[in-house]
Amino acid sequence: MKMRMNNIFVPTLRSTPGEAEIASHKLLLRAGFIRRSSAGVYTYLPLAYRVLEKIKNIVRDEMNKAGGQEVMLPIIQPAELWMETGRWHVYGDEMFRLKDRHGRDFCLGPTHEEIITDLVRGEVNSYRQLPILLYQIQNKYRDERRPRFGLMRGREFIMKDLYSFDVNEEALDVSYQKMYQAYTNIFTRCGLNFRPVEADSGAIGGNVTHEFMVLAESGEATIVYCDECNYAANVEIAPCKPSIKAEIKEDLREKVKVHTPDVKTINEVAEFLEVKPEKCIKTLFYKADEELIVVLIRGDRTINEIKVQKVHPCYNLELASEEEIKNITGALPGSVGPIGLKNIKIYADLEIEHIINGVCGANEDDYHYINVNATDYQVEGYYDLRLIEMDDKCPKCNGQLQSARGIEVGQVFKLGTKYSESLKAKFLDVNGKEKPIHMGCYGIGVSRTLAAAVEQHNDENGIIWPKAIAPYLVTVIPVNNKDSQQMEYAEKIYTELQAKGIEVILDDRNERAGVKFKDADLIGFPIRITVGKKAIEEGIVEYKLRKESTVEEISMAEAIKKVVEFSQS
RNA sequence: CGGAGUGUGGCUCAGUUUGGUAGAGCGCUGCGUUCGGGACGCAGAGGCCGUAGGUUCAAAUCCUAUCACUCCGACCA
Repeated sequence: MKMRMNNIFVPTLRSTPGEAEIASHKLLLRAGFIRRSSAGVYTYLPLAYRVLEKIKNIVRDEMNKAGGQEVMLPIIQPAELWMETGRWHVYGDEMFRLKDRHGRDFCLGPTHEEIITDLVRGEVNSYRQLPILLYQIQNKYRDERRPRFGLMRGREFIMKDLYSFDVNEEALDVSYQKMYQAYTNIFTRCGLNFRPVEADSGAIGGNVTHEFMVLAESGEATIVYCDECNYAANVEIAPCKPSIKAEIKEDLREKVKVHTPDVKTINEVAEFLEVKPEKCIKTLFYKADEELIVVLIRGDRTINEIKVQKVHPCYNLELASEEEIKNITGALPGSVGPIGLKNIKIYADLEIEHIINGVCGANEDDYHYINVNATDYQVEGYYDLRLIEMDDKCPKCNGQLQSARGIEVGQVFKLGTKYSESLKAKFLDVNGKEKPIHMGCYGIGVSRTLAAAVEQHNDENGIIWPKAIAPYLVTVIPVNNKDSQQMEYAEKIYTELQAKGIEVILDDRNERAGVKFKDADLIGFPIRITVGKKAIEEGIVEYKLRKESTVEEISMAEAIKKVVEFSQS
C-alpha cells in the first residue's frame, strides 16, 4: 500500500468555505477530510475514514472487553414497531419517514431500541440467557430542525449503540457500571479532555443517565461541576436551592396598582419602579401540548424548561403566543402577572414564595402591582424551575460551582423496563415467574467524536490529532523533491517506519516545501520528519511534534526510534 | 417552525443600487525560471450568473414564484 500524498485523495483548500462556522467544521473541510452532500449530510474522505475507523476500533475494543457483541441492525425500520412503543408519533418531524411500494410506513432508524428489543423478545425466554449485551456501529438518521456545525449535528451520523438486557435492577446496575467505565476508557484513549455529567434522559426515557462531555468552548451544552466534590451535571438537570438573601425583613404591605407606561421588560420595570429585578415576578405563559400553563420565576432568573416539563409532563413545551396570552389575561406580555388568573395552572419557582412586597404585571396593559406577596395569588405549588447559575452552591456539598461548555459525545441510560414492557420482552426467572427484561442503552456519537476531537485539538495552523486517532502518525517531508538524494533518504525513512508498523505517509508531491509544511500542519499529523540538506551532508533529519513548536535535529536512526517510542507511549 | 442573510468558473468573492459584450485572486493545464513556511513569468482551459416564469429592443442586475445553503432563535437520544 502506497501511503503517499501523491496517491491519496486529500483535497486541501487554501481558503475556508463559507459554509463553515466553527473550528472543526472549517478545518475538516479545509484539510480535506469531509465534503458536504446536503444539509447535515457529509461524505467522509480517506483521511476522515481512517480517523473514524480508529475511533470505532477503540470503541469496539472496549465494548468487547465489557462483554458486548457486535451486530448489524436494520436502518430501514417498520412503523409497526415504533407504534408499539408509541414513539412513531412522539418522534414527530425529526424522523425520516418513507413508504414502500405497497404504501407501508417505514423510517430510517434514528435509534434502535425498538429493533433490538424486538429481536431479543423473540429469542430470549429464560434468565439463563441473560445478561446479553449487543451493540452496533452504524448510521443513524434524524431530520434535525436545524443541522449545524458540520459533523457536530448532522442528519446522517455514525453512532455506536449498545443495548444491555438484564434480569433485574441490580444486574442492570452492573451493566451500567461496566459501560460507564468503558466510556471513560474510550474517551481517555481517544486523547480527549472530557467529563461525565448527570443528565436528563429526554425522550428516550429512563431515570438514571450520564452524558459524556468533551470540554470545548463551542460545545452546545453547558455543564456545572464542583471542585470540592465530584459533582458534575448538565445545567438542564442541576437542582437549585432557593437563594434567599439575608435581607432586613420587611413588613408585608398591601398591593397597589401603579401606572407603568411603555414599561415591558423586567429590567425596564425594575428601573421604572426603582426595585431590584429579583423583586419582580416574571410571569411566563407556556403552551404545554394543547394546555396553557403559567410559570413564575424571579426577574433575574432563567427558566429551565426541562424542569417545567418534569412538573407538568407534556411532549411539547413552548412559549405561548401574544394572542393566546391576551385571550387569557386581557393584557399583552409585559404587563401580565399571576393575580386574578383563573382556570389555568400556575407553577412557581421556589424563590417566588420568598419575594416580599414584590412586583408583577396587573393583567392590564401598562399597569403593574407593587407590594405583591404570596397570599395575593394561588399557585399549584412551588417547585425548582430555574436554571442553575454560578452564584448557586454545589447541590451535593455546598461548594463553589464552576461551569464549562461541552460537546455531548456519549450518553448512558438505565432504561429499566420502559421498552421491554411496551414491547413485551419478558423472560422466566429462576422461579418460573414471568418478568420484564431490564434494559440499558449506551450511545456514542462516533462522527461527532471526530469533530469534537478537532474542536478540542487545533490551533491557528490546523488540526492537532491526538495520536490514537490520527489518520497517520507521521508525515515524512523531503524539502526538495528535485533532489534525488533527499527523495531517496525520505523514501528510506518512510520504508523503515512502515516496516516497523508505523502509520506513515510520504509527502512526495512536487510542491514547494512551504506548501507541504502548511498542509502537514493543517492535516495535523502528530509527528513530522523533515529531510533536507543536512540529511545528505550530515545524516541529520528534523523531528517535530505537531503540538510543540520545537524542532529536534537528530539522526535518522534516532528519529525512527523516537517515533516508535512515541507510538507506544 | 419564526427571524436574518447568501446563491456569479473547483474555492474566496466583486459586479446588482443606476438593465447595455460576465470579472478578479487563488486553484487547474502547458512551457520556462525558482525551490526550507501556501514562488514568479508567459500562454491556456473553465461560468446558459440556483431554477422557472414575467417586464424590456436588451436582464447576473427589475418583478413574481420556487429551490438550496448559512446564521440567530425555538427544538434536540
